[in-house]
Amino acid sequence: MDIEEVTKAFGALSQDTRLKVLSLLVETGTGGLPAGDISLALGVPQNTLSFHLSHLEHSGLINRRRAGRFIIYSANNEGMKNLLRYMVENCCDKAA
Amino acid sequence: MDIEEVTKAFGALSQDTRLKVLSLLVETGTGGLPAGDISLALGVPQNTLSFHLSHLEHSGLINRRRAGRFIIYSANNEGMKNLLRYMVENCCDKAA
DNA sequence: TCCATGTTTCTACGATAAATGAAACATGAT
DNA sequence: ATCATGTTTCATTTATCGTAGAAACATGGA
Repeated sequence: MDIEEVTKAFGALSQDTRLKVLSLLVETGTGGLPAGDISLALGVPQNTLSFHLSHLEHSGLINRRRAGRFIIYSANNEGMKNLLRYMVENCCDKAA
Repeated sequence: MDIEEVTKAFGALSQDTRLKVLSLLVETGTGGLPAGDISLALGVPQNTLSFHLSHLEHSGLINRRRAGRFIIYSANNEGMKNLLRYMVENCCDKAA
């Protein structure tokens, strides 16, 4: 994970709505949730939410798949593990 | 760590210069570095750097102490551990 | 006291991000 | 083909962030 990807991922997490989306998706698990349900759950308009979902996806923190008319979003565990790995390696005192 | 502190911390990490500052300070260890040395090491003007240092400090990721004319910055391990803890608890599939 | 050094604050401006109404697109049902 | 539903894209406005010159502040030494 290079520094550009890392800053992008942190940028994705640095906003209230997006952090809530991610928490919700992590909580929900592999099954994921359609955009509409997330919108409803968080009280964020669909178009606003769409913007944030796109942001999270481009940062590699969530995945999307289509199921009929619905687009299902779910947490991307790989992406988050990569970020955690970076933090442990670069942002923590190795001696501590 | 509440959601506001968390977004603030991620915001602090979501910028190239600040991430580099933190990496440098982590690498340097408890001894820390004066602002001028960081400025020199990263090639960032002192006033610009001062802005970012302030940002990092308010986010609880670094500490400052004065030593004579110098102001010494160092990584705040506690702050980073708190952030890591939050991530593991809220951003990772507990089942995985 | 006066000066040099290290650092921050003030100020201003260009760049980037957030929010949302309106329009468009995609899919499935009739 | 037509329509309803779920979702995104476009376009616009407003807010926030990043940068750096200039000025100010703090400390230590002569």
